Amino acid sequence: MEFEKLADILKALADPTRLKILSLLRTRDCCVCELVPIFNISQPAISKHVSRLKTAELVRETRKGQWVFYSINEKRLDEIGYALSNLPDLSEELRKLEQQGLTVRCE
Amino acid sequence: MEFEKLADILKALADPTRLKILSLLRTRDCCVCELVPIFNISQPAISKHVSRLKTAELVRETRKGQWVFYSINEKRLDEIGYALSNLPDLSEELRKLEQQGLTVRCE
DNA sequence: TATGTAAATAACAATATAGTTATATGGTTT
DNA sequence: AAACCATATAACTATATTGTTATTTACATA
Repeated sequence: MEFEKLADILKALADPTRLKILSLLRTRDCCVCELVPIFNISQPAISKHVSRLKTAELVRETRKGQWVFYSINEKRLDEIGYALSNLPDLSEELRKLEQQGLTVRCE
Repeated sequence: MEFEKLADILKALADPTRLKILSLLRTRDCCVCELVPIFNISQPAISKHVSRLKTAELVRETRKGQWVFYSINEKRLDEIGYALSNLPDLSEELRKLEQQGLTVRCE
């Protein structure tokens, strides 16, 4: 996965409230009004958090009547774990650096 | 791992420059002066990025003469992958919510 | 000791993030 | 249609992030 894209998804993950939301969704799907009393923040704040998670495709939404239920996208979470342990290989970039004489040798 | 702590480490990861630095360090240890020509940013900017990674224990530093070499802490990276797929269980929290009658049923 | 190079820190500016309250939108129900 | 409830969006504020240039610190060497 590209650095920019991976960084964007990691930014969506890098917040304790959003991590906790994901954790709750692992137990079961929730709607915004269920999440609000769990956190000490307003409804719009929760709404923006889930929206951020949705943009990163970490959750999906399903409207049921007046409620919007959010569910976790476990696949996406696995993808991130995989991407972290398989970052793009940049050995070629370092080889170029060596050709330009910009590397440091100090043994 | 606690949400707060995990979020802090994810914040350290959630930047394309820092991800690329980690990726480079996977090939071999580098010092700041080697990283600078690879990125279009100043030496202090690179210095702050590696410092951020160090605080998150994603890299370690070793001084060799006038250079400071940074190496990746692969173990830490694995820890994050593990933590993401094993977020704290909050089913108890949801059970409390149900007792308070704050859950939504809509089938 | 004086000079040079590498890296870190300080002070600052621009932008992004995460919260607030007020309001709009979507769907339900009387 | 009117009232109601859940959610999203708008406008705004405070703080965090990420970069800059200038300076300091650490080490090596002429």
